Amino acid sequence: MASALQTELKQRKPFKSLKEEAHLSIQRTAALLEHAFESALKPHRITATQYNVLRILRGSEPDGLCRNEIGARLVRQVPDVTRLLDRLEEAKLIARTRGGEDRRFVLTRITRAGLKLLAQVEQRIDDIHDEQLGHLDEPQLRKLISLLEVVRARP
Amino acid sequence: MASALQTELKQRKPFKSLKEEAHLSIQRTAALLEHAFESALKPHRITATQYNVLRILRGSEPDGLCRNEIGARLVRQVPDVTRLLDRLEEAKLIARTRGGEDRRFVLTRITRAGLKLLAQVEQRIDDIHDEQLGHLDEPQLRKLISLLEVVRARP
DNA sequence: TGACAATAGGTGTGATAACACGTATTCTGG
DNA sequence: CCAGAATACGTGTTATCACACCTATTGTCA
Repeated sequence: MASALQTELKQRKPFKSLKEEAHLSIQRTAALLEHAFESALKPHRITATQYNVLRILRGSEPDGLCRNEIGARLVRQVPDVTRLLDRLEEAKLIARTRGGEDRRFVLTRITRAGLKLLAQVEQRIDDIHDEQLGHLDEPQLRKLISLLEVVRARP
Repeated sequence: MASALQTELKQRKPFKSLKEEAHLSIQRTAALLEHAFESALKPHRITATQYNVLRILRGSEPDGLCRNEIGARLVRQVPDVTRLLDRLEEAKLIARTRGGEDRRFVLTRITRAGLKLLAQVEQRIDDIHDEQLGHLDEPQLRKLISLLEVVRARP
Protein backbone atom coordinates (compact mmCIF):
# COMPACT_ATOMS: atom_id res chain seq x y z
CA MET A 1 0.00 0.00 0.00
CA ALA A 2 1.23 3.45 -0.86
CA SER A 3 2.05 5.68 2.09
CA ALA A 4 -0.07 8.73 2.79
CA LEU A 5 2.81 11.06 2.02
CA GLN A 6 3.42 9.34 -1.26
CA THR A 7 -0.17 10.05 -2.18
CA GLU A 8 0.07 13.66 -0.99
CA LEU A 9 3.04 14.24 -3.24
CA LYS A 10 1.51 12.23 -6.09
CA GLN A 11 4.58 10.06 -6.18
CA ARG A 12 4.49 7.06 -8.40
CA LYS A 13 7.44 5.37 -6.82
CA PRO A 14 7.68 4.39 -3.15
CA PHE A 15 10.25 6.02 -0.91
CA LYS A 16 13.73 4.65 -1.05
CA SER A 17 13.90 4.13 2.69
CA LEU A 18 12.01 4.78 5.88
CA LYS A 19 14.59 7.40 6.75
CA GLU A 20 13.92 9.29 3.57
CA GLU A 21 10.19 9.14 4.19
CA ALA A 22 10.63 10.31 7.77
CA HIS A 23 12.77 13.21 6.64
CA LEU A 24 10.26 14.32 4.04
CA SER A 25 7.38 13.84 6.47
CA ILE A 26 9.04 16.15 8.94
CA GLN A 27 9.78 18.74 6.27
CA ARG A 28 6.31 18.68 4.82
CA THR A 29 4.58 18.83 8.17
CA ALA A 30 6.80 21.69 9.27
CA ALA A 31 6.06 23.57 6.05
CA LEU A 32 2.30 23.20 6.48
CA LEU A 33 2.38 24.32 10.10
CA GLU A 34 4.70 27.19 9.29
CA HIS A 35 2.46 28.39 6.52
CA ALA A 36 -0.57 28.53 8.79
CA PHE A 37 1.52 30.25 11.40
CA GLU A 38 2.84 32.90 9.02
CA SER A 39 -0.65 33.55 7.73
CA ALA A 40 -1.88 34.21 11.24
CA LEU A 41 0.99 36.60 11.91
CA LYS A 42 0.80 38.48 8.65
CA PRO A 43 -1.99 40.88 9.70
CA HIS A 44 0.32 41.95 12.51
CA ARG A 45 3.15 42.64 10.08
CA ILE A 46 5.64 40.25 11.65
CA THR A 47 7.17 36.97 10.53
CA ALA A 48 7.41 33.75 12.51
CA THR A 49 11.08 34.42 13.21
CA GLN A 50 10.33 37.93 14.45
CA TYR A 51 7.60 36.52 16.67
CA ASN A 52 10.15 34.06 17.98
CA VAL A 53 12.55 36.89 18.82
CA LEU A 54 9.86 38.82 20.66
CA ARG A 55 8.97 35.72 22.67
CA ILE A 56 12.61 35.17 23.55
CA LEU A 57 13.04 38.77 24.64
CA ARG A 58 9.89 38.76 26.71
CA GLY A 59 11.14 35.65 28.45
CA SER A 60 14.43 37.34 29.22
CA GLU A 61 12.90 40.40 30.80
CA PRO A 62 13.92 42.45 32.64
CA ASP A 63 17.54 41.59 31.80
CA GLY A 64 17.48 41.55 28.03
CA LEU A 65 19.89 39.60 25.84
CA CYS A 66 22.78 40.22 23.49
CA ARG A 67 22.62 39.46 19.79
CA ASN A 68 24.43 36.14 19.81
CA GLU A 69 22.33 34.84 22.64
CA ILE A 70 19.16 35.65 20.74
CA GLY A 71 20.52 33.88 17.70
CA ALA A 72 21.34 30.79 19.74
CA ARG A 73 17.83 30.55 21.13
CA LEU A 74 15.96 30.83 17.87
CA VAL A 75 13.96 27.77 16.92
CA ARG A 76 15.29 28.15 13.39
CA GLN A 77 18.78 29.56 13.15
CA VAL A 78 19.26 32.57 10.88
CA PRO A 79 22.66 33.82 9.74
CA ASP A 80 21.85 37.52 9.93
CA VAL A 81 20.47 38.32 13.35
CA THR A 82 21.69 41.91 13.11
CA ARG A 83 19.30 42.94 10.39
CA LEU A 84 16.53 40.83 11.85
CA LEU A 85 16.87 42.98 14.95
CA ASP A 86 17.25 46.09 12.80
CA ARG A 87 13.81 45.52 11.39
CA LEU A 88 12.26 44.91 14.79
CA GLU A 89 13.94 48.02 16.12
CA GLU A 90 12.66 50.06 13.23
CA ALA A 91 9.18 48.82 14.07
CA LYS A 92 9.81 50.00 17.64
CA LEU A 93 9.17 46.51 18.98
CA ILE A 94 12.62 46.16 20.53
CA ALA A 95 15.29 48.57 21.76
CA ARG A 96 19.06 48.16 21.67
CA THR A 97 21.62 49.84 23.84
CA ARG A 98 25.35 49.47 23.70
CA GLY A 99 27.63 50.04 26.59
CA GLY A 100 27.53 47.69 29.50
CA GLU A 101 30.81 46.80 31.12
CA ASP A 102 32.00 44.97 28.04
CA ARG A 103 31.53 47.50 25.29
CA ARG A 104 31.32 44.81 22.64
CA PHE A 105 27.87 43.74 23.76
CA VAL A 106 24.65 45.27 22.56
CA LEU A 107 21.84 44.68 24.97
CA THR A 108 18.47 44.09 23.40
CA ARG A 109 15.16 44.39 25.18
CA ILE A 110 11.54 44.18 24.15
CA THR A 111 9.64 47.46 24.26
CA ARG A 112 6.22 48.16 25.66
CA ALA A 113 4.90 48.16 22.09
CA GLY A 114 6.52 44.78 21.55
CA LEU A 115 4.85 43.34 24.62
CA LYS A 116 1.54 44.78 23.50
CA LEU A 117 1.87 43.22 20.06
CA LEU A 118 2.74 39.85 21.59
CA ALA A 119 -0.34 39.98 23.76
CA GLN A 120 -2.51 40.78 20.74
CA VAL A 121 -1.05 38.01 18.64
CA GLU A 122 -1.04 35.33 21.25
CA GLN A 123 -4.72 34.51 21.27
CA ARG A 124 -4.64 33.95 17.53
CA ILE A 125 -1.60 31.72 17.88
CA ASP A 126 -3.37 29.53 20.38
CA ASP A 127 -6.20 29.13 17.89
CA ILE A 128 -3.71 28.08 15.22
CA HIS A 129 -2.22 25.50 17.55
CA ASP A 130 -5.69 24.14 18.17
CA GLU A 131 -6.54 24.05 14.49
CA GLN A 132 -3.30 22.38 13.53
CA LEU A 133 -2.78 20.01 16.43
CA GLY A 134 -6.04 19.92 18.34
CA HIS A 135 -7.04 16.59 16.84
CA LEU A 136 -4.15 14.80 18.54
CA ASP A 137 -4.73 13.59 22.06
CA GLU A 138 -2.24 14.09 24.85
CA PRO A 139 -0.46 10.71 24.52
CA GLN A 140 -0.03 11.29 20.80
CA LEU A 141 1.45 14.74 21.35
CA ARG A 142 3.79 13.41 24.02
CA LYS A 143 4.89 10.55 21.81
CA LEU A 144 5.50 12.88 18.87
CA ILE A 145 7.50 15.30 21.01
CA SER A 146 9.50 12.44 22.44
CA LEU A 147 10.33 10.94 19.05
CA LEU A 148 11.43 14.30 17.66
CA GLU A 149 13.60 14.65 20.72
CA VAL A 150 15.24 11.35 19.87
CA VAL A 151 15.84 12.57 16.32
CA ARG A 152 17.57 15.74 17.50
CA ALA A 153 19.57 13.94 20.18
CA ARG A 154 21.54 11.89 17.70
CA PRO A 155 24.86 10.65 19.08
CA MET B 1 11.39 18.50 34.87
CA ALA B 2 12.24 20.80 32.01
CA SER B 3 11.67 19.36 28.55
CA ALA B 4 14.65 18.70 26.30
CA LEU B 5 13.54 21.35 23.84
CA GLN B 6 13.23 23.87 26.62
CA THR B 7 16.84 23.18 27.51
CA GLU B 8 17.94 23.36 23.87
CA LEU B 9 16.39 26.79 23.51
CA LYS B 10 17.61 27.88 26.96
CA GLN B 11 14.08 28.74 27.90
CA ARG B 12 13.45 29.67 31.47
CA LYS B 13 9.73 29.21 31.29
CA PRO B 14 7.97 25.98 30.37
CA PHE B 15 5.90 25.78 27.21
CA LYS B 16 2.40 27.10 27.39
CA SER B 17 0.89 23.90 26.05
CA LEU B 18 1.80 20.54 24.61
CA LYS B 19 0.58 21.76 21.26
CA GLU B 20 2.98 24.68 21.33
CA GLU B 21 5.84 22.38 22.27
CA ALA B 22 4.92 19.93 19.52
CA HIS B 23 4.81 22.73 16.97
CA LEU B 24 8.20 24.08 17.98
CA SER B 25 9.67 20.57 18.12
CA ILE B 26 8.60 19.95 14.57
CA GLN B 27 9.97 23.28 13.40
CA ARG B 28 13.27 22.88 15.15
CA THR B 29 13.80 19.33 14.00
CA ALA B 30 12.93 20.28 10.44
CA ALA B 31 15.38 23.18 10.56
CA LEU B 32 18.22 20.98 11.80
CA LEU B 33 17.60 18.32 9.18
CA GLU B 34 17.22 20.91 6.46
CA HIS B 35 20.47 22.56 7.41
CA ALA B 36 22.40 19.29 7.15
CA PHE B 37 20.67 18.58 3.89
CA GLU B 38 21.48 21.98 2.37
CA SER B 39 25.09 21.64 3.48
CA ALA B 40 25.39 18.34 1.68
CA LEU B 41 23.89 19.81 -1.48
CA LYS B 42 25.87 23.03 -1.50
CA PRO B 43 29.01 21.57 -3.13
CA HIS B 44 26.76 20.59 -6.02
CA ARG B 45 25.40 24.12 -6.32
CA ILE B 46 21.76 23.24 -5.80
CA THR B 47 19.29 23.89 -3.00
CA ALA B 48 17.02 21.39 -1.31
CA THR B 49 14.05 22.68 -3.29
CA GLN B 50 15.94 22.35 -6.55
CA TYR B 51 16.92 18.82 -5.58
CA ASN B 52 13.26 18.15 -4.89
CA VAL B 53 12.32 19.38 -8.37
CA LEU B 54 14.93 17.19 -10.01
CA ARG B 55 13.65 14.18 -8.10
CA ILE B 56 10.09 14.95 -9.14
CA LEU B 57 11.09 15.29 -12.77
CA ARG B 58 13.12 12.12 -12.78
CA GLY B 59 10.12 10.31 -11.36
CA SER B 60 7.93 11.68 -14.13
CA GLU B 61 10.17 10.56 -16.96
CA PRO B 62 9.75 10.12 -19.81
CA ASP B 63 6.56 12.21 -19.81
CA GLY B 64 7.71 15.33 -17.98
CA LEU B 65 5.42 17.66 -16.07
CA CYS B 66 3.96 21.13 -16.39
CA ARG B 67 4.82 23.92 -14.00
CA ASN B 68 1.76 23.76 -11.78
CA GLU B 69 2.10 20.04 -11.37
CA ILE B 70 5.66 20.42 -10.20
CA GLY B 71 4.59 23.09 -7.72
CA ALA B 72 1.88 20.83 -6.36
CA ARG B 73 4.29 17.99 -5.73
CA LEU B 74 6.93 19.95 -3.89
CA VAL B 75 7.47 18.93 -0.30
CA ARG B 76 7.57 22.60 0.61
CA GLN B 77 5.37 24.82 -1.50
CA VAL B 78 7.01 27.83 -3.10
CA PRO B 79 5.08 30.72 -4.62
CA ASP B 80 7.38 31.27 -7.58
CA VAL B 81 7.93 28.01 -9.41
CA THR B 82 8.64 29.84 -12.66
CA ARG B 83 11.90 31.36 -11.53
CA LEU B 84 12.84 28.25 -9.62
CA LEU B 85 12.65 26.43 -12.94
CA ASP B 86 14.39 29.36 -14.68
CA ARG B 87 17.43 28.79 -12.52
CA LEU B 88 17.45 25.05 -13.11
CA GLU B 89 17.10 25.64 -16.82
CA GLU B 90 19.97 28.09 -16.81
CA ALA B 91 22.07 25.42 -15.12
CA LYS B 92 21.03 23.06 -17.94
CA LEU B 93 19.55 20.61 -15.45
CA ILE B 94 16.06 20.79 -16.92
CA ALA B 95 14.59 21.71 -20.29
CA ARG B 96 11.28 23.39 -21.03
CA THR B 97 9.26 23.28 -24.20
CA ARG B 98 5.99 24.99 -24.90
CA GLY B 99 3.58 23.75 -27.40
CA GLY B 100 1.82 20.52 -26.79
CA GLU B 101 -1.83 20.36 -27.78
CA ASP B 102 -2.78 22.95 -25.21
CA ARG B 103 -0.44 25.82 -25.91
CA ARG B 104 -0.77 27.14 -22.37
CA PHE B 105 1.26 24.32 -20.94
CA VAL B 106 5.01 24.31 -20.68
CA LEU B 107 6.39 20.83 -20.49
CA THR B 108 9.40 20.43 -18.26
CA ARG B 109 11.79 17.50 -18.34
CA ILE B 110 15.01 16.67 -16.60
CA THR B 111 18.09 16.69 -18.84
CA ARG B 112 20.87 14.17 -19.05
CA ALA B 113 23.01 16.54 -16.99
CA GLY B 114 20.25 16.73 -14.39
CA LEU B 115 20.08 12.96 -14.13
CA LYS B 116 23.84 12.80 -13.81
CA LEU B 117 23.84 15.37 -11.02
CA LEU B 118 21.10 13.48 -9.18
CA ALA B 119 23.12 10.28 -9.37
CA GLN B 120 26.19 12.06 -7.98
CA VAL B 121 24.28 13.65 -5.14
CA GLU B 122 22.26 10.67 -4.11
CA GLN B 123 24.95 8.71 -2.33
CA ARG B 124 25.73 11.70 -0.17
CA ILE B 125 22.05 12.17 0.61
CA ASP B 126 21.77 8.60 1.82
CA ASP B 127 24.67 9.25 4.15
CA ILE B 128 22.90 12.33 5.51
CA HIS B 129 19.77 10.30 6.15
CA ASP B 130 21.85 7.79 8.04
CA GLU B 131 23.62 10.45 10.07
CA GLN B 132 20.41 12.25 10.92
CA LEU B 133 18.02 9.36 11.42
CA GLY B 134 20.14 6.23 11.60
CA HIS B 135 19.88 6.04 15.36
CA LEU B 136 16.13 5.43 15.24
CA ASP B 137 15.00 1.86 14.81
CA GLU B 138 12.32 0.84 12.38
CA PRO B 139 9.38 0.92 14.82
CA GLN B 140 10.40 4.40 15.91
CA LEU B 141 10.58 5.64 12.34
CA ARG B 142 7.23 4.09 11.53
CA LYS B 143 5.64 5.62 14.59
CA LEU B 144 7.07 9.04 13.81
CA ILE B 145 5.89 8.88 10.21
CA SER B 146 2.48 7.77 11.35
CA LEU B 147 2.11 10.55 13.91
CA LEU B 148 3.15 13.20 11.42
CA GLU B 149 0.59 11.76 9.06
CA VAL B 150 -2.04 12.24 11.72
CA VAL B 151 -0.93 15.85 12.15
CA ARG B 152 -1.27 16.60 8.45
CA ALA B 153 -4.57 14.75 8.11
CA ARG B 154 -6.42 17.14 10.37
CA PRO B 155 -10.15 17.22 9.78
C1' DT C 1 53.50 44.48 27.87
C1' DG C 2 52.27 43.90 23.47
C1' DA C 3 51.31 40.93 19.48
C1' DC C 4 47.76 38.01 18.35
C1' DA C 5 43.75 35.25 18.99
C1' DA C 6 38.97 35.28 20.41
C1' DT C 7 34.63 37.40 20.86
C1' DA C 8 30.71 40.56 19.62
C1' DG C 9 28.71 42.83 16.26
C1' DG C 10 28.05 45.20 11.60
C1' DT C 11 28.24 45.77 6.30
C1' DG C 12 28.19 44.79 1.24
C1' DT C 13 26.29 42.16 -2.14
C1' DG C 14 24.03 38.84 -5.00
C1' DA C 15 20.53 35.31 -4.82
C1' DT C 16 16.05 34.04 -3.46
C1' DA C 17 11.28 34.40 -1.55
C1' DA C 18 6.89 36.49 -1.37
C1' DC C 19 3.17 38.91 -3.17
C1' DA C 20 0.41 41.29 -6.45
C1' DC C 21 -0.54 41.88 -10.99
C1' DG C 22 -0.27 40.92 -16.17
C1' DT C 23 -0.65 38.04 -20.61
C1' DA C 24 -1.87 34.17 -23.49
C1' DT C 25 -4.75 30.23 -24.31
C1' DT C 26 -8.71 27.38 -23.66
C1' DC C 27 -13.29 26.29 -21.95
C1' DT C 28 -18.29 27.24 -21.31
C1' DG C 29 -22.97 28.68 -21.49
C1' DG C 30 -26.51 31.61 -23.45
C1' DC D 1 -20.66 32.00 -32.04
C1' DC D 2 -18.62 34.82 -28.66
C1' DA D 3 -18.24 37.27 -24.16
C1' DG D 4 -16.45 36.18 -20.04
C1' DA D 5 -14.66 32.85 -16.78
C1' DA D 6 -11.04 29.60 -15.93
C1' DT D 7 -6.52 27.92 -16.51
C1' DA D 8 -1.44 28.19 -17.14
C1' DC D 9 2.36 30.76 -16.94
C1' DG D 10 5.26 35.00 -16.62
C1' DT D 11 6.83 39.65 -14.72
C1' DG D 12 7.79 43.57 -11.48
C1' DT D 13 8.98 44.81 -7.15
C1' DT D 14 10.15 44.75 -2.40
C1' DA D 15 11.90 42.51 1.47
C1' DT D 16 14.57 38.97 3.25
C1' DC D 17 18.23 35.36 3.21
C1' DA D 18 22.82 33.80 2.94
C1' DC D 19 27.49 34.28 2.60
C1' DA D 20 31.86 36.48 2.92
C1' DC D 21 34.27 39.99 4.80
C1' DC D 22 35.04 43.99 8.06
C1' DT D 23 35.61 46.78 12.60
C1' DA D 24 35.85 47.29 17.57
C1' DT D 25 36.72 45.47 22.06
C1' DT D 26 38.56 42.19 25.21
C1' DG D 27 41.34 38.19 26.67
C1' DT D 28 45.78 35.56 26.68
C1' DC D 29 50.37 34.30 27.07
C1' DA D 30 55.18 34.35 25.61
